[in-house]
Amino acid sequence: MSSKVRVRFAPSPTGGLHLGGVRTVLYNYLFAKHHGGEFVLRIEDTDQTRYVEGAEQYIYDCLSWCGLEPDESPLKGGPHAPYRQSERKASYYQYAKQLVDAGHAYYAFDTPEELEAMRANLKTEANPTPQYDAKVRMQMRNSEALGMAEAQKLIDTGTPYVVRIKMPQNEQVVFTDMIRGEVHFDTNLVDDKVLLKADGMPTYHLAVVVDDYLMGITHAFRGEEWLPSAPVHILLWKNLGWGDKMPEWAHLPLILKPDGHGKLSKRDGERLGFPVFAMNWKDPKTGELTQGFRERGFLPEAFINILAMLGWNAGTEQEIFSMDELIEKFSISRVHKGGAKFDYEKAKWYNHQYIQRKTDAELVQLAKPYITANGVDADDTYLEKVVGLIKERCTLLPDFWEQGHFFFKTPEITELAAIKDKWNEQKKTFFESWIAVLDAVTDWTHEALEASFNEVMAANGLKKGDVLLPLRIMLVGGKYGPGVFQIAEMIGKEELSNRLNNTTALL
RNA sequence: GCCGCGUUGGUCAAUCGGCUAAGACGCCUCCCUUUCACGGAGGAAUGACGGGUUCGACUCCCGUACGUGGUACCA
Repeated sequence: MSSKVRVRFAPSPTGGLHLGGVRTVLYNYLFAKHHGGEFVLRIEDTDQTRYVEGAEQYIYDCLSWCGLEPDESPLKGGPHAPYRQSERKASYYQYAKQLVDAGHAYYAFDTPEELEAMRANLKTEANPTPQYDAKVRMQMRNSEALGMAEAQKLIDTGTPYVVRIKMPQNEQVVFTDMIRGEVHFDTNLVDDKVLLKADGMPTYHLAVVVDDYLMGITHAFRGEEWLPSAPVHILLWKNLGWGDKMPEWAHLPLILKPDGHGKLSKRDGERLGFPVFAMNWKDPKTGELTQGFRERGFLPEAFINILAMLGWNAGTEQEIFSMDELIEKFSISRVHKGGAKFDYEKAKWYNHQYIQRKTDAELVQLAKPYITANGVDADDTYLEKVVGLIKERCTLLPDFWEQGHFFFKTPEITELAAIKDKWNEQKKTFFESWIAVLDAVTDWTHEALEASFNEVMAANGLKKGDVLLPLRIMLVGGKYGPGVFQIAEMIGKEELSNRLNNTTALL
């Protein structure tokens, strides 16, 4: 590892950014920063049929929210621009040609219908998905079967063609994965993947190799789903003559559904009630909106911490890591091999932890949007007190409203039943008496209010157990929230007596 | 089907041949609090299976099972 570390995240801008994608970015980023290297963002938009309006900007926004800023990107530019593969289109053909000339690839003219026919004809129970490989190569319409002269004629007459890799026979492709160690593939079982499409765009297979080479990528991290195509990429690196420049590979474990089986998908989140995307994503075609972690009320630091621990750990008992600590402690050798099921409960625990670690002033800024969204315009001093009183009850940002609304608006009494059965004249008299002496409370503090309350309570022959819950229901509406006298202090005398009067009237 | 990869409590996981197998989330009990939460103290719960190797295997090897990924002119 003599040269400077350079890694890349290369998403395809086709929709919402999945938490697994963010984790891939994160591990890339942590590895690069740990080694003082660079992190580049490259947009893999080689499939023009899958172009989605706004998806690229969305990726920038997600990375920015997460604090994972690329050193080079289509937006930021850099020494290897352009960083969008669609804009690099012209550069791929020459490498495909180079491979054909060297006998490592060939032209193929098979139409989609012909490919379909081949697969249908060869399909058997023992072989449900026939591949385009050495076994059928000579029966298809390509420069191997037809000869180069014939192929050239077809090309000259404008016949659409693709370039396919010519998988060698009876070879073993072996490489060392940073996470999994040595991985072996038998070339007889790998198919002749398309490298260059009929529209002149490269497929992922060609593009990733060419661009990683051109951009000087030293370490390539990607999801485990790419492992089966690794032999194609490795052969490409060798056959293009770049074998000594090939990056080290690391195939990251998958993030799986919490229940059942398989990769975690957007649908699982909808089904189980948690976000899967980093931020809200609205599909411009269907108009469908999918909620993200950010809009659900997660803090980016928490989100990052959650993802970091999903497949990696420091080997210590530490659970909470800042980005700087992650950068310092991250090492690929401590990344797990096996997939991890996503646990939303633990994710919420992390967010709660991060909320508790914020100062009240910081929390005011974070909570404010959720307060104002409910038509409340409170000043920061008041908000800061509220936030301090309720924060330990808040797991997600919207909880600041759920847990604190009664500090701003007269609550609806939803749990009147909890006091109605035991309500009596004695209690009624007590509350009326307390309201009457409120004016005498000159020192408007929760201590003074409590003292006054206790005094009147004793005078009426009542105990705390008799009247504390009723008081809470009157002030809050339900059986939750911080100390009742704290609330009474905050809302002030007028509002306090109003709430007491209003509720007793209902009993 | 074939190929790759994986497999420690319900979940995330430590362990890199000596284990009475950490810790966290969640769950349960109790304490604190006459609310909810926080906090505190406890508790239940784990090495897929079968063979080896070894004085000794959760750790190494081989099978089997199971899971998962791939098998597109998508990434």
